[in-house]
Amino acid sequence: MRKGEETRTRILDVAEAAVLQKGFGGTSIEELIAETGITKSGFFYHFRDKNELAKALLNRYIENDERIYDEIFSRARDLTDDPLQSFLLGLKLLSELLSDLPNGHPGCLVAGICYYERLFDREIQETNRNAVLAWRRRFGRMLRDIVAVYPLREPVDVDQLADMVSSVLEGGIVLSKTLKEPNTLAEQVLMLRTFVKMLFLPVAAMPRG
Amino acid sequence: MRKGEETRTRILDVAEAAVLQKGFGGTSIEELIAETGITKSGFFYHFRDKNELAKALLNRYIENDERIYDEIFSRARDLTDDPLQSFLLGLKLLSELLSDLPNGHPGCLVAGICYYERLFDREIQETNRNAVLAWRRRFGRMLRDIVAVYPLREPVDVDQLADMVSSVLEGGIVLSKTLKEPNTLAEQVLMLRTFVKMLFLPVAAMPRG
DNA sequence: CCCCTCCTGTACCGCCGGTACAGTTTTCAG
DNA sequence: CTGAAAACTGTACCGGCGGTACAGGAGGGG
Repeated sequence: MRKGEETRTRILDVAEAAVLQKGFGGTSIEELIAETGITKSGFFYHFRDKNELAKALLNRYIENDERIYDEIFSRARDLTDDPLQSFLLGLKLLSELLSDLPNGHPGCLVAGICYYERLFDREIQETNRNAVLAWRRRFGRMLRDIVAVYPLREPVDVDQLADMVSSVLEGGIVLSKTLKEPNTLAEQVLMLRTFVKMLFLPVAAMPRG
Repeated sequence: MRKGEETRTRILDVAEAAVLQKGFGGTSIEELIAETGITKSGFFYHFRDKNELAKALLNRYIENDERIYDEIFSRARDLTDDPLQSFLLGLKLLSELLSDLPNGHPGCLVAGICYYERLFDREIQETNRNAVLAWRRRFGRMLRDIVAVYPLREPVDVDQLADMVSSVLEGGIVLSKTLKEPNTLAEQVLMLRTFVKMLFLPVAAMPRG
């Protein structure tokens, strides 16, 4: 019972790394069992088929993702009561966390799966959709707290702004991976931070050019 | 000679649609030849292997992509001499083009390939990298034209800002695809437009909240 | 008429996802 | 300590797929 969970976790660990490097279609079950040191029968004892592996992988990834955001933004809230400052601080902490990743961000499973949509069943696509909607709610909540205190200097939709956080993260990951420049992702997050700052704070006085 | 090119193009058309829906690993050569109405031998006459298909597909995609940006932003430049206004107009035109896509954006091959990196050889990864660098140069050039005329209201790196265009596009595609909300991508482009506008234009006077 | 391009047909290989199922070891609750 | 359930292993097999090899044919241009 306990051992089963451990093996399952090991399979998921190996699979996650492989999938983020090669995609689902490029990851064979045979290589997973070779690296895990398990037999094929053992694999199919834990997962009925590849689709169920994907399901488990995605759910675990999303949970972990949510946990990380919870930690970062709750740390930020601990450090200041102001909703804008804590959001900006959260983005700063996030960018630091991202730039500390030794080999750059390994890739986002949600994005990976959306580029394979037809390979998976509706349940997985629905899970994926809900993950993105959860991001929208999360950042939307924080932004609404800000809007309640600070005036918006341009008329923007709060949900769309919340989506922009996800956009920049997902897009930054793509750029970082493609360019093989780990820093790009962190820089993009800071750029987004500048946008949020400008949207809510008066601009520093500047000489007219 | 002529006929060969036509068949090749037909294969690439079918392949592109399939790859954007299912990813490379999820697209079989057999299904491509079935839909193209060609035999396996015929396929391998045109492409030595799947990797070469990917190469041709990516090159064609990038060329087309460049052409579209050329058209949009040259149209924008035709309509106004001001570099900022023409950039903002270009983003507007881009968002309109994106929201006019009947089934939403089909997906970006560059992003698709970056999520499969290990499956392809270095040449493809280099091509992909160069495509992203070309985006950086393209948008960077336009932004530098703006900076030459308008003061930047926040200290941001121009190349990082140029990358933000790519980030928001790539991220917006991921969100749009995952959420199955075609509009999200266009909205994200407009949100980016707002950011650029704020960076260069004085904010409209607002009552202090 | 002949050659070259552009294919078709056939046969084959090895890998992979998946199935089936019988048998064995490990674990833990009672 | 024991027995049943959990957690596997081993073996054999299937069909699809990527890829190879190679022979041959249609059709157009010089």
